[in-house]
Amino acid sequence: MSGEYVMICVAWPYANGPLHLGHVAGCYLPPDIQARFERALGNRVLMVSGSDEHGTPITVTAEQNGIKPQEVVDEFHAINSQALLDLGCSWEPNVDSRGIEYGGSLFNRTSDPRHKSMVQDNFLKLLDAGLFETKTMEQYFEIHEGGGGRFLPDRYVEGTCPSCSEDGARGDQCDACGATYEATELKNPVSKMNPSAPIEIRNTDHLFYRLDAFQTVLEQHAESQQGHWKSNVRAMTKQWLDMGLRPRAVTRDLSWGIPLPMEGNEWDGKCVYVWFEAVQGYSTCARIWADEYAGPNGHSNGADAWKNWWCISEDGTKPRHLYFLGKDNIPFHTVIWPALIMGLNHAENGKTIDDPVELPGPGDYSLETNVPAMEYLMLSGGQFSKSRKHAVWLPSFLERFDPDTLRYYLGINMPENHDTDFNWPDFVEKINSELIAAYGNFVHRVLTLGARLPSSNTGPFADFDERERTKDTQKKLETLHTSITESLSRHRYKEALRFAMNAAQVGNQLLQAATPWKYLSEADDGSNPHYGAERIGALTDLSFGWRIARFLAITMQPFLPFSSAKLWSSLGQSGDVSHIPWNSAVDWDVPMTWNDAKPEPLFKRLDLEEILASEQSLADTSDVSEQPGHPVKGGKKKKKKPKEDTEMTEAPEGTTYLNFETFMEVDLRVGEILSVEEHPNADRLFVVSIDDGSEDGRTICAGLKEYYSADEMVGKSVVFVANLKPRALRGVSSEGMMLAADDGEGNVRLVTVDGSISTGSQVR
RNA sequence: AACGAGGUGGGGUAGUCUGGAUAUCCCGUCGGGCUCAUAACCCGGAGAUCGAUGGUUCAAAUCCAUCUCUCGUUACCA
Repeated sequence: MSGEYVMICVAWPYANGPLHLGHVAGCYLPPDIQARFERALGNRVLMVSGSDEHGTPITVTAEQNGIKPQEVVDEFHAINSQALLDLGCSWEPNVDSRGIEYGGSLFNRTSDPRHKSMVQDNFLKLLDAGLFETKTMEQYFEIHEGGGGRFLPDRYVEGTCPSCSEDGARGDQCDACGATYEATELKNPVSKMNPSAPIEIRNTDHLFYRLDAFQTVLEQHAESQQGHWKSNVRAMTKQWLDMGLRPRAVTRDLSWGIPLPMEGNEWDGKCVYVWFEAVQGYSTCARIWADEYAGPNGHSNGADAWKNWWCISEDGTKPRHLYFLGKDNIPFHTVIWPALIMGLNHAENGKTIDDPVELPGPGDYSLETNVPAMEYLMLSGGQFSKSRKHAVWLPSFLERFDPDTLRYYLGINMPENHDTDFNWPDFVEKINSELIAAYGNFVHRVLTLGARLPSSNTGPFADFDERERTKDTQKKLETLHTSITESLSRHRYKEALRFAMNAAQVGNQLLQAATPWKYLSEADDGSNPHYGAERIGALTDLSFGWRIARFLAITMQPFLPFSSAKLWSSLGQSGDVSHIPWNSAVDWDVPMTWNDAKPEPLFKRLDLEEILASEQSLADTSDVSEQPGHPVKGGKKKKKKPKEDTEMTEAPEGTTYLNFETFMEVDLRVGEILSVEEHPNADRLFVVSIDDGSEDGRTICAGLKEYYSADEMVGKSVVFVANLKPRALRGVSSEGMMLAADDGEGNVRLVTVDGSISTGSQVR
């Protein structure tokens, strides 16, 4: 298997914000572990990814901040690529340190002009092969002064619902009554971003990729992958294929993206749809890498070097393609991207839409070998969320912590089969009682014990290098080595790391049984006639500890590159541990070396209290504790008291006084709760009937289910807002709002009236 | 509510697709040992009717049905 071409494709992070730990666990750490492992095996690895820099959300961020989209993506591309390097992800050097023939890596970006022109070329190839069809759609158009304007995506349009006549309905769905409709049915539509601009429906032509033409061949492909795809990948792909594939739009009315390479006014202002463009980054990035690095560095195939990693060879050998991504991205990589790859093969083989599509053959671009997609990493039981500021950001994490601690924690807790949880108590415990107590401590024992032995030129251990005595331990390590290798080959990272940790345990057991320390502190007092032999035995075991430590340095390297390098040098080994062949870990004939420098612990213990006190800014766990009814396994460790929101603390300074008249516009009245019903169509709502002094009474929908039972509420005299504009909530009209106190920590109590007073009385 | 994913000792987790004998491993806990090592290490124990019920089978954590709870997305939270 040595020398195999392995293409590692990493999902392209969206350059609209910094990466957080969820991203790292889901798609950035696993491919790096894999790449490091494959290199150690001697394979030729090309790893590609980069910033996904186009699309409307980036335009919106730019507009909000009054800057250009390019400035937004420049900023986050810089931040994210640096953060990944700081995490030890091997995006540099770009040329494999074993030599250019072994590949390299490139973290590129979709705003690269070379990417743009390659995407446009591919676009034209598919177009010429008849793999696109044109459809005319009706879409809203925002007219600007001076004649220009722009098309608006549905979610940037709002207006009056055609079904219930409520205002504030969204482009294709009404929040009030739940109706869905064509955006063009919306009444009084306005642009959300620019409400004053006139808006009209215009026809717009778009191109659609004929995904349907690939249905059969994709089913074949999926069938052939059943054996090694993970269950989440199988399920997700099956769902798509079972629904039946339909043509999918590849163009958009979009200002920030790759323009269509087509003549004619009707195509002005249109861009390639992001999904179509960004996935092609996997191949364009390989070609750009070859242009920029393989050619100039003398690769035997020059600028065509990328074909080694992308094309099936004449004898039918396929390069191994591994795609690393989160679960939300699965269909793009098992359905859409393969369909595009096969479409390009089809077009380049001179075929058209009229010819049947076939699976790739010699000379064609290869399809994915495996898609080890991850589930999600949660944060203290809740999902990472940029908008709710519920996240631990990678850059700020790395400012405070050793990257290897994160790599260990996420490695041992990787969301391989289901969602897992990040929380500080668990993080601290795993680092202190596993990484440090087992691995760090074992290594430190060996090194400090060694440092106390008399050292010759060859170090303290070489004289006690007697292989026969440690045969059993060697066997155990060899078994572990096989297990680690197998697990990594099957993308079972948690398991692999666990096996590696077992090696440290074996080491600790060996030391415990050998008790070499006895022969350091106690001199031979003559009472034990076997003292000499026992001493040699114990020190022989101890010296084998050096070999175990070396085994650990090599096998931990894919997971924990920084500490492995440190350990490597502490052992007196020369060179870079990441260049050491994988199997050298169980080569018991390597001459023992030594480093005379005082041994230093590999990791520093973490203190939970200290972290919790200072990490509020990194993870505001209070967000979650405020959401009763959302407990999650493993997510309910004790949390710090919720901190005041920054915005809240600043509020007093920014207080503006309210005019009395303005206050009096709010008509507050007393009402008595007559009955409380379950809302027929909403989980969290009560439908409350109130005697407001009028004959008919009124109905109010209230989200109090979490705080009150229906019985508790009936009969209470409450204060409500009487002149709030009525609004339908999930189909039931709500005529006002009851006042309730909310302490922000999950307690909500209704405002009631002291003593009795007639319903309908005004409150002021 | 719709769709998707799950429920395995105190916490986490493997095994489930492809049924098989005492249900894996890590942490915690209890008892003992060690004292070189970062409150670290080693040995041993306790602790699970594998969410519930029913079914298929010689045999069910595993397959089927129903139920239940949870998580996610969307809805909603006046």
